[in-house]
Amino acid sequence: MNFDNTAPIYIQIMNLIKKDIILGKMNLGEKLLSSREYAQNLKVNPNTMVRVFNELEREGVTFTKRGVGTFITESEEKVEIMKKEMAEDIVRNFIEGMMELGFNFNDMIALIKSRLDKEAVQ
Amino acid sequence: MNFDNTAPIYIQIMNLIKKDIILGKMNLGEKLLSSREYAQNLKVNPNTMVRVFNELEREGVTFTKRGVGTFITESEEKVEIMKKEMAEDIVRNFIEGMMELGFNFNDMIALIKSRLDKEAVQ
Amino acid sequence: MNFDNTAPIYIQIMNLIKKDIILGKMNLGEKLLSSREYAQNLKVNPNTMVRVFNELEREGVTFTKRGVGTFITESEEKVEIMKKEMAEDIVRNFIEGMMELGFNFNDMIALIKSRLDKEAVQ
Amino acid sequence: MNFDNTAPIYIQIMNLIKKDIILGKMNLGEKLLSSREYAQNLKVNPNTMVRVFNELEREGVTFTKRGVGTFITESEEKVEIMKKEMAEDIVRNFIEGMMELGFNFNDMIALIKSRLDKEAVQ
DNA sequence: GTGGTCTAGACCACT
DNA sequence: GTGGTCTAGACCACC
Repeated sequence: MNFDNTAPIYIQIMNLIKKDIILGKMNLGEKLLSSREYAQNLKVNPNTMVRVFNELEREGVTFTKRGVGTFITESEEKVEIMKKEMAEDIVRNFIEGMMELGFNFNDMIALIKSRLDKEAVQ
Repeated sequence: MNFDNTAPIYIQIMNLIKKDIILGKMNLGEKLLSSREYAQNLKVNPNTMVRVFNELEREGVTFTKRGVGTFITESEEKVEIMKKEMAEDIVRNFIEGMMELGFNFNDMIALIKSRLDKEAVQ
Repeated sequence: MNFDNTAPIYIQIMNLIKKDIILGKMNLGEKLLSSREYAQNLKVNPNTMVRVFNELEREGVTFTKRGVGTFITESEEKVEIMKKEMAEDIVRNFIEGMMELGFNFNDMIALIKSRLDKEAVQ
Repeated sequence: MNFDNTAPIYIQIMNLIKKDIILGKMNLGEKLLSSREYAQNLKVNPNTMVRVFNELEREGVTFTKRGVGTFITESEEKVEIMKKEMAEDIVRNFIEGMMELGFNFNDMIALIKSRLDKEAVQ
């Protein structure tokens, strides 16, 4: 696991887990690894994982059975909403940023396309 | 002026100024307000504005005439590059984020379009 | 049965049983279900029920006949004391909390009344 | 400062601060002591205070000016809501608990009155 | 100076 | 074994 420097590690790990859920790599109601196991795997301090678990639960992404473990929400709706919100955030930031630079819809499409093409070649 | 909590204030102000230059609200070679004036207008700590000016100069966006003031670069090319770099940053972040959520090119376009339509209505 | 996260599950179950006794839903001297049966019914870890039984016995609410089972105390006085203690706890917490928020006796009565009225309507 | 054992220290400190605001001991918009100063005064680890500040901000009770300090909300409405919510919590718990023990409105009033009289004497 | 994050290690209650 | 809390001490970015 490599963490970039900009965002706090606990946020990056939260996003990792959320994306795994969204992409179906983890199933609804499934038990997560224990915080200690995650900490070992990701080479991170156990307290950092505790924080990740707390925040995920606060967001309704997971829930805790005390003394048993932490589980992914069983609500498919919640996952859908989560995906939608994460996408909307990204889209809003993108549009806002581009419009502030004076780009219009067609410019945006063109830039995305050219960037994707470039990546495809590599 | 209100600043959000996600990015450092000095970065947000830098972007403000850069966007004004890119959009032609400020002209090449034009003199900027003094950092103190900016600090007053934006209700920001003077040291924060000093940092803004330093960083802008380091990036080549502005230059200083000692005892006279700080001026916007006179290089049109520099402004073009700046615009391109800012756009590329935004585009890269967008694509990366959307792909991690499992969206493809067509999804991206659709989401941008629907968001722009929604804003147009309002 | 769902348990909230604020209090330990074993405490919540203890209170359940105590209230059943106080309200006469369970009779003095009556035999309780076995801890295993309780555990199944409440979907709770068997060890948790063992703890419930231990604590109840420690408090004198129940007693055990070895090889036979666990029984509710036969002392009516014990039940009365129990009820009184539980009520006093609740009353003390209430008064303490309300006074710390700056409410006086009349405020307390008014708030209780308004809350009861609201529930009665629903 | 003495902390009882039941609730986490950070919660107890949060409530301390909230009550000071509600009772007008601290004014709207006022700067709080720094987390380090609080930590010294309350003989608590600085990280514990950081957590207190985080949670208070999350609840909207305070806000942070980065690099400057933490301030009490300027919204009188927020304080009113906070007081109301804290009171409602206490009242709800009280009523629920008493009704589960089989007490009615008049019982509740009588018990509160007798308890207050007892305290007044002491 | 301010708050925010992270590591390290300990202790605890609950299951 | 599980998560939750707390202490201790360090480092960092920001103002």
